[in-house]
Amino acid sequence: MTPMEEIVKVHGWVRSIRQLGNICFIVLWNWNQKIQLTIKRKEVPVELWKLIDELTPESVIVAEGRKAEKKIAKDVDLEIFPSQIVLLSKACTPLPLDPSERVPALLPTRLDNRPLDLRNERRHAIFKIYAALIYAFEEWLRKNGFIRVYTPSIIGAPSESGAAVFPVKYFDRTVYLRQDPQLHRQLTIIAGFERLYDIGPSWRAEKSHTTRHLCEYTVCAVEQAFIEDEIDVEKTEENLVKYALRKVKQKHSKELELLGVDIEIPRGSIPELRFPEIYEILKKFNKHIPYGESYDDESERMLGEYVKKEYDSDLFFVNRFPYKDKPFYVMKAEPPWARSVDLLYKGLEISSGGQREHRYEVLMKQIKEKGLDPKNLEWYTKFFKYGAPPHGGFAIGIERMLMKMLNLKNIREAILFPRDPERALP
RNA sequence: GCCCCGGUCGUAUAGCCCGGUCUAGUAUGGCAGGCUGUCGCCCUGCCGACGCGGGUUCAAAUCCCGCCCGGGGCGCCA
Repeated sequence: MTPMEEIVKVHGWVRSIRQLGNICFIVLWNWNQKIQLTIKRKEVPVELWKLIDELTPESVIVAEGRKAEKKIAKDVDLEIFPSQIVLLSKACTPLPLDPSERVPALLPTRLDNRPLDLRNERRHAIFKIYAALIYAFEEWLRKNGFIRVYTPSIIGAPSESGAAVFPVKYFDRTVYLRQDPQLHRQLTIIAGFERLYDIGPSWRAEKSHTTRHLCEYTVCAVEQAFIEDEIDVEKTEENLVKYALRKVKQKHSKELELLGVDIEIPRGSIPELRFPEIYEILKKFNKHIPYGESYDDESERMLGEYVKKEYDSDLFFVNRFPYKDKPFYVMKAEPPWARSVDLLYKGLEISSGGQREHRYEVLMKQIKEKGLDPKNLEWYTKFFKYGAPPHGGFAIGIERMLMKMLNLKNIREAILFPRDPERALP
């Protein structure tokens, strides 16, 4: 061994074994490297050569050896001539799917075998970006004076908009998984925390069979006090989202390239569309929505197209939804509209929010209007009697945002272990 | 909740409409062997599948019914 030679120790999963008589090439994969082990029969101990027969694809090994000064292997980060290989975990054959995607598996098969499916640099890229997105959200929020809080997932009463909730056994009674951290965020505002965010799970018990719904997903929920109106909330969201997109683009160019994605960040401010002007825009697409009604899914896509063309933006806000379709806690604007704001990304809703009603009497009136029983909401409403500042916020669906950002065809790609009406395992 | 579609080797598919020549084809894979610079290595041989139940028929992967399991669309929403 010359002083130039470097001994390295590597580990990973066996991606391929190519044995050509008396020379063998093993490609090893781990989450930041691809390594080729080059083994020449005459240059290694007999035991090492014999071990090759034991190896199967996706087995876990560690290897130690001399680093090739000039690697011949293509598409790997490192080539070494191992003097020792230890088989840590032998993978059974055949594999339920091929992680290298040479023979691509269908999504259900992939999800049934998700840990193997994920063992691949393109899948890892998605979740590295997922982590970076949340990191960037937190970074911006902290810099701007927001405090992270943790609100309960278990709620004693099914409230809110009446969206389907999952009942849970709680000792001798039934409680529910939250469908949004909304109400407790508001109570925390009333507790005097003026700027806060809560990143955590939400659940919806809807039997939605689509490529954009999950029964369990994560939101970045932000709430702030002492706002003038919902425009302050839009400003916060705009700055937050643009910052996050910029950061992801900066820090993960390699992953984005791997996924073939170019993130476009709006240069100016994010455009805002409003009801009732929205009806006029949709008419241009030959879509006729009755005045005072909300739009549907198809409309969202049309508006996305419109904004892309008119403002060259993938993102846009929609403000002034019809109040009748919104929950009791939103603040009304001029009738029949609400100070209710959605953010859409490439034609899909990724967040909703707006200004909340903080005036106790108005809140109680709205509860009655919605035909809800005030008694069931008293645990929440009574605190509005003791000093509630004007406030508002929004909740961004992380998986939805990621799906649109990375042009994923199915939201299940944007979550490690998706939960949908059919799937609760693995 | 409503509507539509699908289920064939480990994986991905052909065959189904128009029943027989399907002893079910192909690719990848697995197993065994050969090959000293491969890199989606190559070459030879072998292995491996019609979701379940019933019906029609001389004959069913193929047609019909039921069930099970998936996927997608709508609605609702993040």
